[in-house]
Amino acid sequence: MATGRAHRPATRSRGIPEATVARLPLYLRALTALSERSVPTVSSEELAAAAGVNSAKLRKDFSYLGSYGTRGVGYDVEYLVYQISRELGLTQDWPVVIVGIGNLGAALANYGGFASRGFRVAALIDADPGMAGKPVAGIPVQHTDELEKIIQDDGVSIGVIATPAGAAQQVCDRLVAAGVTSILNFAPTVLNVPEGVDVRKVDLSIELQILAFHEQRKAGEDAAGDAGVVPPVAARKQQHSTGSADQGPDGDVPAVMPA
Amino acid sequence: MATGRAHRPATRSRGIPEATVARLPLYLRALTALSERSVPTVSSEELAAAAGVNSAKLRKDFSYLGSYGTRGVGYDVEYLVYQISRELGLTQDWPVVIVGIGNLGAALANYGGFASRGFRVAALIDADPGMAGKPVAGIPVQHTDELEKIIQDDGVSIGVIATPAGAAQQVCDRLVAAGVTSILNFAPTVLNVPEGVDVRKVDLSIELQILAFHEQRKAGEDAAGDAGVVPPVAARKQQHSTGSADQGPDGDVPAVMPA
DNA sequence: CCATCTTTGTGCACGCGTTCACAAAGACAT
DNA sequence: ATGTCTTTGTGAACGCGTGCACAAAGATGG
Repeated sequence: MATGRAHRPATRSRGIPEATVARLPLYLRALTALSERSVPTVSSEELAAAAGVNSAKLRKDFSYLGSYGTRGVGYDVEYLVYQISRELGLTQDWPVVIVGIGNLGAALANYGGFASRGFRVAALIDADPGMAGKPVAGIPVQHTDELEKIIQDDGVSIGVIATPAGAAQQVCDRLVAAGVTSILNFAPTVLNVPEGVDVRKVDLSIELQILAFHEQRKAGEDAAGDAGVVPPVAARKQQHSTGSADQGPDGDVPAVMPA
Repeated sequence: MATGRAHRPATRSRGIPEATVARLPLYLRALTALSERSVPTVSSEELAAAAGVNSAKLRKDFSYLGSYGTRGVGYDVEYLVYQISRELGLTQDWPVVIVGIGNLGAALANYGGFASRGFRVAALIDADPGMAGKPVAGIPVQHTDELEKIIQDDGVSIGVIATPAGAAQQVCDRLVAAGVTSILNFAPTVLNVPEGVDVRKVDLSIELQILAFHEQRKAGEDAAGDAGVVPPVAARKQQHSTGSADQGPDGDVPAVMPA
């Protein structure tokens, strides 16, 4: 507390583990809820329970940020909300472009969680000329041709891809070339990006398959593979007709999207 | 091997690492693409590149499944597709219920990736009586009251929650009570479930915040927190008016959903 | 049948993340 | 002011996941 701002005290900025970063939003959410209920302080135990993690883990996570928190009392909610927000970069505004305004893209555009944090939808982009001008979530959809201009004019550094898998890589390349350095990918494809560009993937199909694996296991090992054991070289040929795309196994549809 | 079950060779079922399970769907997708192009075999190197992982990691992953693959040649695509599908439990049908048919729920219902794997949308459920009967993706929406009956009649064990955060826990409890043991949660809430129930979370807000963190770092440490440094105990009070829900920090909206 | 060459399968070491357990720090009561 | 009691912050041990590097396996050619 000494003089205001020993300036970025210990905050060994460099050293925040990735796993910790991934949990900070969780803590922030729990803290915001407490803040709205005007709770002044919380112990690591309470906050950990609210965030669904172990209290030791939470304390260690916070220790990477610095020594906020008072022994015997806990953490000051408001202060911690601020510190985490700052650490996550939420004290500034992040313009975001969403490419691919299908069912999912529209759902994302309507997402209320954008504004509540520092995110702002700078533009909605779709390749379909018929969509151009049509407002979604109060924002007019723009054609893909405008992509580069929008990104440069608004200084967009975060892009969301909600296109079919077949178009994802191409869109990705254009986003990166235009200056985007962080991408949230909803298309079921492995994106190839140059070093320095971060990509995070959200894939419904993968999540379901992981659940199915555990579900099968829970169903018991005894009833091992009895139902529908198809021959190794089964006949599985469908789609691939329209050929709108050239890549993508399960249908070139975005991770979550209509056919 | 003594008693029955000489089947299931070495497949030390128990021992498949979680990290490996999470990658199997990735391999499966790449393999399916190869299969559609009628490629007979692939080397670990090629497949790894297609899946975006390290070849050593891929080989180790496959080693947990057993010794499929021929030295000097590679892996038989069709055979591997089958083996992974079986391991993931995709050779059987998994009826799935989607609860909360808002923008996101509709996008999920329309998702083509469901059927392509062993997943089948058994029912769409929403709490709004006005939605009842209205078809989404060709399936009529049913009211929440039917939830238990549907789950039990169809033997549903996987549920998808796409409701606002305020309703998520309640829906979750009902799903679990009715027999669901795997949940894919799109609502921005920590779900509390009894042991034995798997929960996977998909949260747009968290992903964006993680990207923002890295983005901020890339922007350079020099310009450390200069823009909009708000006072620790800032004034942040809004919403909470309608009180439609009682929980949920950023707006009680599902992970991805309109307000 | 043997030699060579390719590619798998895996033992091993390393690093990250998690958890335990406890000393230090401070609030609070007397 | 002193003692007690609560809760943080962290050193250290452990376990999992990753990547290297290589021996074994088998295909292929002579």
